[in-house]
Amino acid sequence: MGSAMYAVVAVAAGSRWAGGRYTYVVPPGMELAPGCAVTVPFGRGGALRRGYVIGLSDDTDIPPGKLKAIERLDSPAPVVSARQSALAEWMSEKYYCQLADCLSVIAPARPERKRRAKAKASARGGPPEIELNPAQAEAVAALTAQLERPERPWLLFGVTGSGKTEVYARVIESALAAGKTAVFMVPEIALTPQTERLLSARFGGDAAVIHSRQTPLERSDVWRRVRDGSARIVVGPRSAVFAPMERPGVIVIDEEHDAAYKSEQDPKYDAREVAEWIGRAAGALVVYGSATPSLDTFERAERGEIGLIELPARANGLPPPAVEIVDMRLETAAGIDSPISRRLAGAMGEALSAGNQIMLFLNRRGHSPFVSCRVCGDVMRCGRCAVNLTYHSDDGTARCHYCGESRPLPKTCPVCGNPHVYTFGWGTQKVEEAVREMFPGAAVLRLDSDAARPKGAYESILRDFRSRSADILIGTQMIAKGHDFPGVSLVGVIAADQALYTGDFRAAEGAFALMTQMTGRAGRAGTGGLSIVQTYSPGHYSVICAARGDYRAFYGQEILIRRRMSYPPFTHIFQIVLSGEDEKAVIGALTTLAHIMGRLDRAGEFELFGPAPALVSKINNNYRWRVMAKAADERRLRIFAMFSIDRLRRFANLNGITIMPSMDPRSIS
DNA sequence: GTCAATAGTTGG
DNA sequence: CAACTATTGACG
Repeated sequence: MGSAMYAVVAVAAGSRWAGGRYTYVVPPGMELAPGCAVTVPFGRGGALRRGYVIGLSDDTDIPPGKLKAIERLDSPAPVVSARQSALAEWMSEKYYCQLADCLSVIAPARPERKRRAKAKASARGGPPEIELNPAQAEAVAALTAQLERPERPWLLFGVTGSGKTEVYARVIESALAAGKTAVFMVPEIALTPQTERLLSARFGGDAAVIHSRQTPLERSDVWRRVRDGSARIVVGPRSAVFAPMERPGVIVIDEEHDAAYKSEQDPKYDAREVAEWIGRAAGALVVYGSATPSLDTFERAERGEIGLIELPARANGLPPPAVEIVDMRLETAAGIDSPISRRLAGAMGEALSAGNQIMLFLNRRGHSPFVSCRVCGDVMRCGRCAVNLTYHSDDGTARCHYCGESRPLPKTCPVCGNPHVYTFGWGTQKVEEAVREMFPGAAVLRLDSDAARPKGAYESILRDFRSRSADILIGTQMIAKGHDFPGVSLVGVIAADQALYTGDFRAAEGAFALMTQMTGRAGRAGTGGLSIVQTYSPGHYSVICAARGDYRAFYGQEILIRRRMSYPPFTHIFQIVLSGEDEKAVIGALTTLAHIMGRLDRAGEFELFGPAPALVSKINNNYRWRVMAKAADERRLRIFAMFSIDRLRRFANLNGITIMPSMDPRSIS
C-alpha cells in the first residue's frame, strides 16, 4: 500500500457537512497507510491543514491539473485504526458533521512524540474485598456472563448507595482477567480524580485518565499507555469513549441519565450511542448505571432492547432518607419572602446544634435573576441577548449569563429615573446572604461556577466541606453529583420548581433526577438523614415521586405524557436554528426552509413546526429562529432534514446566516 | 472557514 | 470607466 499514487484525505473544509474528502498526490517515497495523519495544502491560498488518510489508490477521476500533493506525513503509523475510521464515518453521517472533525476527536491531539512515560506504577490494589449482597452478586453474575459475547447493552438500575460501583469493579476485574480492557465513563471532568483514585486503589497503575482538557503531550502519553497495554482501564468524561483500545471488554457509563454525555459542540456526538457502536463493533459489553435512568434508556429496557438489572436496596441496609415537601405558597401567604422556609430554618438550627453539616441546593447562580423598577416596571435586559440580566452581589453588577456583558446596578431607573430599582428572585448568592443572616455563627461555603472560577477553587471548596471546616454548603448542580459527605444530615432543595419549568419537555425528567440526587446526599453515614424540598408545585408528580424515592412511579407518569404528546422516546425531533445579525434575513431564509420542508414532505410523514423564535431569540446580537420536524423514524427524519438544508443552501442567500441543526435538542418548549 | 473571481455599485 | 464593495462558490 505504501507506494500508492493517490490518497483520499479527510480535510476539514468550512461549514459543509457532506464531502470533506479530497484526493491528493502521494509524493514519491512517502509511505502511507489508511489512518495516517498528514498535512495538506488546501484552498486557493494553499494554506496547510491537518488531514487524515482514509483511502489509497492508483487512479483517480480528478483532472490532474487540480491535484495537489501531500505536504507532509505527520505520523508514520496510523493514528486511527480501521475500526476508528469506520466509527468516524458513522459519526459524520449520524451527527451531520465533517469526517475530519470526527477523526480529530477520535485521534490523539497531535502526532505522538517519543517521550518517557511518567513513572506511575503504584502497587496493585488492596483486597476496598467488600462482601456482595445477594442483589449485587446476582448483578455481577449476570453481567460477567455477558462479557464473552454481549448481545445487548445492560442497565444497572440502583438507588444511591446501592453499591453499583462494586458491581462495575467486579465486572472490570473479570474483563481484565479475560485479557480485555475497560472504559469507565463519568459525566464530568470534575468526577474523574475520585473515580481514578478508586480504580487505582483497586487495580493499581492499570487505570489512566483521558479528558479533553489534557495537554497534547499528556494525551499522547495516555494514548501510548493504552495502546501498549500498560493502561488497561481508562477513566474519563465523554471523550474517554474514544480511548484507542483494541480489545475493550466492558464500557461502563455511570450516571447514564446525565445530559453531559451529549456533546454541545461539533461533532455533536452522544457518548452513549458511540459506546454502543463500539460495543457492537468490538464485542464489548456496555453497562449503563443510574439511580434515575433517562426515560429513553428505561423505555428501551422495558422493551428488552437493553437488559435490566436492579439493585433495589442500599448496600448498607439503611432505609432511604426521609423527604419532606414544603409548600412555599404558604410562606408567601404568611408574608415571608425568604429562600429559607420556616421549616427548613428550624431543621437547619437542629442540624447545626447537633454538630451536623447541611447542603442547600439551588440551580441558579448569582444573587437575583432579575432587576426591575418598582415605579415603571422596566426589567433590565441584556442589550445583545434576549434575556434578563442577573444581579451579582459580589461586585454589584447586573450580568448577562449568555454573552457575559455586565454593568453596574443603576441607582435610578434608566427609563423613568426613579430610585426604586430592586432585585427579585433567588440565586445562590442570595441564599448565602440569607443563611449568614439567619445563622451568623455557622461557617458557610458556596460552590457555583462563579465561586469555582479561580484555579483550584472547586477542589478546595469541596475539600474544606468534606474536612468539616464548614457547616453549610450552598451550591448549584455542581454539588449534586457524585460527592459523598458523611457529615451531612440535612439537605435543602431551595426551589424545586426552577428545574421544572425550563421550557423543555425533558424538564420533569431533569428535575426528578436532580431532586433524587440531592435528597440522596442526606445521612449517607447512617444517622437518619432528612431532606426538605421547597416548591410552589407540591402536587407535581416529579416532586412527589422524588420525595418518595419512587422512580417507577415517575417513569409511569412521564412516559404516559410522552406518549400522549408524541415526544421522545416515541418520536424524534429535529430542530434547525438559523441565526444571524439581520433578523429579516434570518426569518426570510427560515421561511424558505419551511417551504422546502413542506414541499419535500408531500406524504405528510413529518410533523412540521415553525418558523418561530428560538427559546432564547437573540444571543450576542444574533437573532435566532427555528423550525422543527418530528417523526418516529430517526434515520428518515435526519435524512429529510439534511436534504432540506442542502436545498436551502442552493436556493437561499445564507450570507451571514449560521445553520444550527440538532437532533433531539435539550431546549424545546 | 477562506479566498479569489465575479457581479454590482458608486463617483469622477 | 476606474475603483471599490458585496456576493458567490470552489476548495482535490
